[in-house]
Amino acid sequence: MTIQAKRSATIEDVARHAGVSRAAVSKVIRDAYGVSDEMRLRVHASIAELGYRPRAAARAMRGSSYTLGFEIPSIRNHFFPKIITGALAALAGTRYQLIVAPAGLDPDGARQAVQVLIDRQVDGFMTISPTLAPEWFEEIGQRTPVVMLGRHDASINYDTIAGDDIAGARLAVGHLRDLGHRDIVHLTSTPEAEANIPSAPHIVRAAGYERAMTELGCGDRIRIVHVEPNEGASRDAALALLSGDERPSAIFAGHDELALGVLQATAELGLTPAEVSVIGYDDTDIAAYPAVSMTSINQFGTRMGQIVIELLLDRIAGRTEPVHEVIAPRLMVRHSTAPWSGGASRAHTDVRQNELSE
Amino acid sequence: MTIQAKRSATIEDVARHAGVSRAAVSKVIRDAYGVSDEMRLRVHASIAELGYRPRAAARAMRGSSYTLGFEIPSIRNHFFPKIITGALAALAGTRYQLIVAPAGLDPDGARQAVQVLIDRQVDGFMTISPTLAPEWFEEIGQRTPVVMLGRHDASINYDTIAGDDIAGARLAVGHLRDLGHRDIVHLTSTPEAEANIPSAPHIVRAAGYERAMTELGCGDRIRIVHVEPNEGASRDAALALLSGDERPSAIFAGHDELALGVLQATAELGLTPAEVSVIGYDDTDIAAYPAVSMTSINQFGTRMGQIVIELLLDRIAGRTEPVHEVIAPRLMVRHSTAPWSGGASRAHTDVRQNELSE
DNA sequence: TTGAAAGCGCTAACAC
DNA sequence: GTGTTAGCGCTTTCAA
Repeated sequence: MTIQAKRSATIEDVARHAGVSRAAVSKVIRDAYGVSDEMRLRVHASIAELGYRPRAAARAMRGSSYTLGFEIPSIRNHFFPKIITGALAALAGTRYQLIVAPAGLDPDGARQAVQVLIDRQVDGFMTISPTLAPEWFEEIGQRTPVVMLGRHDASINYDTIAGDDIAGARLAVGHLRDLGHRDIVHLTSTPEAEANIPSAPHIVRAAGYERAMTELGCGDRIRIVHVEPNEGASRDAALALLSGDERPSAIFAGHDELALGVLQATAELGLTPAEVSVIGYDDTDIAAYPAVSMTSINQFGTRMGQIVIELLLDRIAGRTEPVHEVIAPRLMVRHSTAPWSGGASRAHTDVRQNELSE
Repeated sequence: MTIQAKRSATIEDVARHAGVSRAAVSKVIRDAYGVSDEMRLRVHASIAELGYRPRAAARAMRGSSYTLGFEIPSIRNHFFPKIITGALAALAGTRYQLIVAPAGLDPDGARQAVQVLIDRQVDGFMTISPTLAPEWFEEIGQRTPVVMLGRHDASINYDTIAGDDIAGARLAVGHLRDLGHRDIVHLTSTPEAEANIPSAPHIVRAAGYERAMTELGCGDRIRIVHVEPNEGASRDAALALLSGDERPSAIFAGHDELALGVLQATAELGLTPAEVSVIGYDDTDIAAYPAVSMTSINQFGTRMGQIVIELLLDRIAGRTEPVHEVIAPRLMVRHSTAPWSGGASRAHTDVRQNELSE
């Protein structure tokens, strides 16, 4: 007999140790009906002593994996952690665990991440996938509880929860109008526009922008610019926009990352906030940070995360009628309060930033 | 026979459809040795036609789950997404998938998140857990490949990869000394200090700070302040520090989030960067953002993520000798370039920020 | 090169 | 209230 790392305990080991059957142990750990207090105690003692942990894989083969999944695109978007935080809070005290599947870098990353979760037999999952076809989720939803975040799908086999993007766009445009602006450009995300999903958040926001512009008497100034959803592309687009002939006096960006790109462009061009107003969407922590202090639309991601879990657990418990939650957004007005001015006089060596993709 | 959602295909279905045995299908999908081209083709055709996906749970029961896990504490720390990005890039093209287990909110969250991964039978995992005992990982490492990030453990059964925190602290202190500072306070994280793991990154950074201070002739000014690792606590501590009797002229924070709290305090107190210098650690995107433009230490998280995957796959392939990687950090000097000054004249309505924990 | 059969750890249905 | 047993969908010997 060779020395080997001891195999970790199975339900069989626990049963033997406690002098009961496997079924009994199974019942105890799921606190199912029909176990005497005495047996519960004995079994729990053995579990503790052996350090037994049920394997999720084995459980998944017979019933539930007690795992919920969350597919997120672009791990670097600061809005998603808010949702995860809310979800984790809602999950505390339940027997369910959360795993996150971040979409990989290739174009089909989101779909693959969803597949990862399905292949792992999660008991249900939430997804943020603005570009994937609703039909696919309708099919998946027949077998697995699904909650779609952000989109306003008229779904049947899955739930949705989204911010009211029409209202949000209206808040943004209204705020800029109040400030006296008329030439308000809307910056939005290219991939979403190309995916042709009318219920996707950025599409709805863009529609809301158009409607608000019209209602507020600027129907003739409607101008939507599409950019790849990253700060660099947004900066470039803003640079072109703001140094062009028809310079807008305000820019409403589809999300904060885009807005930050715009702010960067205004900084580079030496434009003051009085000359061009910028407003973002999502109210990420970077927007709220004092030195940035950017006006944005709060989508209440933490609350969203909590509701998502409730919806998912409901579905797991048997609900089949779809629920479509909509959360009212809120305008967060900010203004820069930096007490010191331009850094010309700062005592710093002038080392260039490196070029790595950090 | 009632109508029901069609069960998704199993290996059995594929085998029947292709007219071969289950074993044959299994070999094909793992491209194992000993299948004819003709059979491979037939099986692949059936797989495509039936839309077959192997269940990770069933595979996990017999062999590997083809899943790697990543445990991260505090999903809101902007440094971790960098690592994940690197890991995802390294994983592209392999048969492995990544799942992330975010530590829940309770005190024991990190341990639980690690357990989540083990219970799911990942083929290996990486972890960022500055406060958990090395002994625990030594035990786990005997059965599951583990890579620890950030810590400088002299481990035997798991690998480590960390930034050179001594060098990083030296860069930070050296930079501040070059700027002429002597009263340099170091802000560090309380839980890590309490956990009593000498190899934890913040502990090493603090040691590096002490050593650098001594070497640079400020041994008499060493001052370390412990704070809870969040922006609010850091702001409060900085407020106390900077309005106290012995106001330091520079603060070196253990990570960017703490540094941001300090910057907030300086802003509130109306202290200019010439009066108090602040330096962070991790070089998160918020530090690099123009309006913030905070000097920080780059740990090259993306590259770390790539190396971590390599180490993990190596271990899965059979390596047993431990590897301890150390990455040289880099000082990123920045200075604020905001072209406009204090916001007093800005045309904005004065709406208060709300109090929600968003 | 291919297939038959055992079994991974668990739960659920049923018998006692 | 408790135990027995039949699988879940795979991979892995081992024979053919």
